Amino acid sequence: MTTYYHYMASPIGDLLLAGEGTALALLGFPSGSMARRHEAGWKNDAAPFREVIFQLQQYFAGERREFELALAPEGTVFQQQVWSALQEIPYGETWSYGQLAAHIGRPKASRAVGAANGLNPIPVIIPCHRVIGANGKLTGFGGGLETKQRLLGLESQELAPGLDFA
Amino acid sequence: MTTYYHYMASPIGDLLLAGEGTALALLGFPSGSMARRHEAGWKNDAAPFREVIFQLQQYFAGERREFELALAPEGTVFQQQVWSALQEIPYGETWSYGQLAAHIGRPKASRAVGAANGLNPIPVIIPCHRVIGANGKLTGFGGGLETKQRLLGLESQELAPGLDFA
DNA sequence: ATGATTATGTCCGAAAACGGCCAGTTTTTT
DNA sequence: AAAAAACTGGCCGTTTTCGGACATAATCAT
Repeated sequence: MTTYYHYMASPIGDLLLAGEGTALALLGFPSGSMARRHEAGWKNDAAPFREVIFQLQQYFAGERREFELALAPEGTVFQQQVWSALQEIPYGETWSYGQLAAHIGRPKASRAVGAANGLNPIPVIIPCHRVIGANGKLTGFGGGLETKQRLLGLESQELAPGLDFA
Repeated sequence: MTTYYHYMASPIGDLLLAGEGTALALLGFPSGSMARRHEAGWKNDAAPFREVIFQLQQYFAGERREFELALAPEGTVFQQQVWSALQEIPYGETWSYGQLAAHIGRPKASRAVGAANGLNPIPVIIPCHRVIGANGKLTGFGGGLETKQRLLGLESQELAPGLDFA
């Protein structure tokens, strides 16, 4: 059960990809408060992530709105429910933590949803950035609030494949 | 990783044997206060325990003083130390919990040793019955004190392969 | 408007409880 | 008087419990 990893460049900084097969288990930001790095025993190999890299490129270029990838995030049942629900938020939309909680049948679990959200192992692809406070504030993101802002900005561009990213 | 089990008859009552390969992980008493039974998903098969059964027969017949078997008891580091030390107590001898504690380099951990002793997953073969109170009292045994007494009685017979067991 | 209250799931650390002990007193028993 | 039981405090690893912290939010009292 070897784990493979690969660091890819992206408009929001380097990204760490990792997983056991071709199913992606982790997408991390190597720097920042929630920094994730590859661990001892993992093997550096980009091959398993060929499709992941490609679809991310499309996404950042504004040419892809939905991912079609095999994902293998690890977490508790509740967390899986939350992460699964996250993927139902349409591109460009934002939900509140409470809405997401209601969506999984636990209208009062908004706080727990927030915690689970913060542990999302595959940000961007599992769009935890589309969840904001009920009052409209961003309130948090593993890769930094500015990154969250940029992702939402990207998705707000009606169609334009623009080269807006610096 | 299927677990195999087998119930064998013995002079001290039925015994439950269990393990994943040929390495024994559990020897339990099906009845009594600390009763152990096979669990759902385990497969009934005596084959893996051929040697275990044979050596136990010899032991109960008074014809074996030391076991030569592959054991795989599961526990914490401390518990492993205790169970490992137990196997250094010679046939027929008894140590106090304090002595055992001192033997693993923790002279004051006699009480913790007692707890670990009580969790020994492979009694008889890992001779926890050879540990008694500093005052000579038996103080406890998963299979019942009377069983502990009988085991010590068996081991006290100088040589005689006698048929003392009823 | 502002603040306290409560509900929610998971993780983490601290604290306490719990034994198959033991040695050193005190009480009870013969 | 001597031996056996009963109490006491300290010891130690494991397990259980409890409280707080979180990427919140709706409600009710000020």
